[in-house]
Amino acid sequence: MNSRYDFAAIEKKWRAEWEKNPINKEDDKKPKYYCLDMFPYPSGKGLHVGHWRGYVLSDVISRYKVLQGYQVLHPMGWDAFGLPAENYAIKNNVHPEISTKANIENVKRQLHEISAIYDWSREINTTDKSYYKWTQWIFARMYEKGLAYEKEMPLNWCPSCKCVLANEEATNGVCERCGSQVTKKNLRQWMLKITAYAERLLKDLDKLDWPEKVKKMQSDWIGKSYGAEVEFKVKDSDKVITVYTTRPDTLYGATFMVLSPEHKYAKELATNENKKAVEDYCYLASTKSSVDRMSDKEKTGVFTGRYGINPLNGALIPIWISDYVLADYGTGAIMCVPAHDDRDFAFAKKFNLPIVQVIKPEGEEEKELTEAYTGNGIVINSPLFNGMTVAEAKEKAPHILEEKGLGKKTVNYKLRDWVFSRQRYWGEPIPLVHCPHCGTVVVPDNQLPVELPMVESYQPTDTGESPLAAIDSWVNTTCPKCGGPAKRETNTMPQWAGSSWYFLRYTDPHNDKELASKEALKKWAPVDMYVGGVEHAVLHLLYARFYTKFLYDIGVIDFDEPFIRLFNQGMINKDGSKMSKSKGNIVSPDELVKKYGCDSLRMYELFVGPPEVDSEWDDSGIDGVFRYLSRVWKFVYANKDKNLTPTKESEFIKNTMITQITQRLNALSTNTVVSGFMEYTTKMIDLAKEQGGIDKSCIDTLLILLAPFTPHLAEELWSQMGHKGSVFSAKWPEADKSKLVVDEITIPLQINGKFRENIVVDTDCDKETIINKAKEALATRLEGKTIVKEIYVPKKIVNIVIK
RNA sequence: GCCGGUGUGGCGGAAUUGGCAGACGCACGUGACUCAAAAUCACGCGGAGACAAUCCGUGCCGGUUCGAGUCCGGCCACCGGCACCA
Repeated sequence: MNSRYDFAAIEKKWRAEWEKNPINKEDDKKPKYYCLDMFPYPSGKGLHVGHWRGYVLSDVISRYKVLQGYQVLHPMGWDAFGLPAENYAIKNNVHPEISTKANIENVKRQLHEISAIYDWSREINTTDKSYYKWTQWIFARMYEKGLAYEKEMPLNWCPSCKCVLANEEATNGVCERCGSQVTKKNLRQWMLKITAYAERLLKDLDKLDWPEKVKKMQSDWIGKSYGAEVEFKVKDSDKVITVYTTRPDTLYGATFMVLSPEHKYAKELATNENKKAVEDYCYLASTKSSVDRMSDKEKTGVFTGRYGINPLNGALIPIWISDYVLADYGTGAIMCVPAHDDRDFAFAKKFNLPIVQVIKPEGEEEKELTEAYTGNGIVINSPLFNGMTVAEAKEKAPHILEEKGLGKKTVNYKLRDWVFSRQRYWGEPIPLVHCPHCGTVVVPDNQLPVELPMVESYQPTDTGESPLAAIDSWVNTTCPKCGGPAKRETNTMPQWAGSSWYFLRYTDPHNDKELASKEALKKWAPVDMYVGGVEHAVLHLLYARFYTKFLYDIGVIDFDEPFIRLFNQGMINKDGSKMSKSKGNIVSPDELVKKYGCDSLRMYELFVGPPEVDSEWDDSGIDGVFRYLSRVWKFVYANKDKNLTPTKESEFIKNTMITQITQRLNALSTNTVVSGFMEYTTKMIDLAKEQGGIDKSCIDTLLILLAPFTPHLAEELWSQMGHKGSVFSAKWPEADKSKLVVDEITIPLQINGKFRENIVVDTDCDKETIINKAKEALATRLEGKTIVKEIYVPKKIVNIVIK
């Protein structure tokens, strides 16, 4: 090694050394820290500099924690089931198991370039039999507890993936995976009762140190609302229609009712002369795709010929059918108050239905409405609620209804149960058997895993049947209960199944008796810091929370939230847009590592912008970081043997550097950490020039602080400084506050709030002296003016107000 | 439509509780070294101005304050989430 910064040689040397002597050893005397990346899907496309960002950040955090004296769990693995592998397999006639294996090798090689302190002995792969055995085991427990059930209903169907989708995968009516428009298909599918956990999933968000944005997305998705169920009798019928409303305060304003086309009474209720029209309408609605149904803002509907009775005033109100009412929310039927709801207003206008105003804005006269009034105000035209504010009436109405036996207070959630089965090959088989005698039978634990058969053809079908259904030798089995002939469940699990609990498996990845031992879980879990993209806000993160709560309830784990802290790193864009192969704007880390070294790229990834914000990639920006590291190298090389005694100046620089870097790193403001390094290093270089050298402790401190960011450089220079062990066996420095005290401070002077000049004063100087000094300094500017006010903010600023 | 976020030089971005706007870096310019170039080092780098004093300047308009990028009110633009959930 010489005075040139030969990153290639340094990085090769230390990578080999760390391989032999890992810097992060388990040591139960130390407190634990579990720092986790969202594990990747092993795509054939490999990694770009955007992927590096999160991995570098989590590695910096992990190494920082090592230096702070923690034993750190920082694992890596593969979320390897899923459609891309399967589609690739179909297209290229390569079995997904083979292409997945090849992709993993490639991505793993790329990950090694980051030099993260992953513990590869804990590597997991969701497609390993020894792993998905436990994915199936969890499903079996859910089935036993009644949380997994089969149901036939209209489901989101992706015609391109030939597969059903969960609600979370079909937002905006578009397939989350491929972007195709989702249609509805009536199918019998396996569901998980995530709605049973709606309240806890909502409430426990409070416990989490997560970005507010993600918590908000989850709570909106769960969508809790408070309201009432109200019963409406039907004239000339014994039927009672229950509606759900969040506005019981407007009950007197209900002038019609609407049932969804799928409502159980929709067709029955129609009078003879309306029957045909109602049936036609319901049929038409059933053929519409969810996209059409959502995007059709123009209201449609049909009258049943029947009337409901308003329970409070006995008014007869017509009952209509319309597809703007959703069958699977609330009761599938609503009371309509056109005066105070936009949708009801539009419907009333279109079909010429009466509008009765029951709320008026406070202090205004009642006047004809040209649009629905949805704001606050005073209740009118409502004998039981007149004069109340909206809030009061909302609160009291449900109680009044309850007393009269007309309804009850209730809550509703937007969250729906999770459609859990998929009609594809490359996923975990659902461990159930259908027996003609015993019905559905769960596969006993000692027969798990139910292995995915190795077959050559697994084309998806249009029928809603899994390709596994065509494999007779696999489908036909014996019933675990009665031993008679039976058939296997042929659907597989969604990709989210394996990722909903993988963070538990890392604690004890080779256990074949349990998904992880109690001791291992106790030692490491839950995850202290979870780093990944925001795109999983209502998918993976919601599912993982649900699984965790379930496993907590059945006593497998003793915590009920998986990720204490979540950090969403921003995307890295190139030329203003997300990197993608089709746009041809992918920046590969491989050449950058070759040209500048791993350390430079690591540091630049963190310097490019605030880590939580999307940033634009600029290739030439990395030059600045590389120059900086070369400067560090030269500086340390030039001064390592001088060994001066510490001076007041050097102590001040060193201790402010420790304070600043630590503070910024704790705030995960990595871009300002890097700028801080540059600033303080320059100060040291200048001081060294001035003093003819610098003391060893300054350099040592700089190297320890740099170590999480540029581990190879720090490690090499650390050994050049004459230290025996690794820089990571050093301790993260603490600032000596007594060295931060200065004798003199610079005070900016303002006149009328405008900066004029600086003065330097003794730190303990009092107000009067400072004001006088300020006036002296500003004498020519103050000449002939009247001083109105003198402001001195201690150690901050002086402002003289003049006229 | 509803909800959230963000607007600061040519660019990425700094700026504790309101207290010197533009740290740090990129790009650019000038100089030193060199036969020359690269690398490196030094200096400059928001706009206007006789490139002096000074004035203007953090999306726009207004307010509070001795003092506003920061707080308040009203807009505008862009990005993200949800979208007939009664």
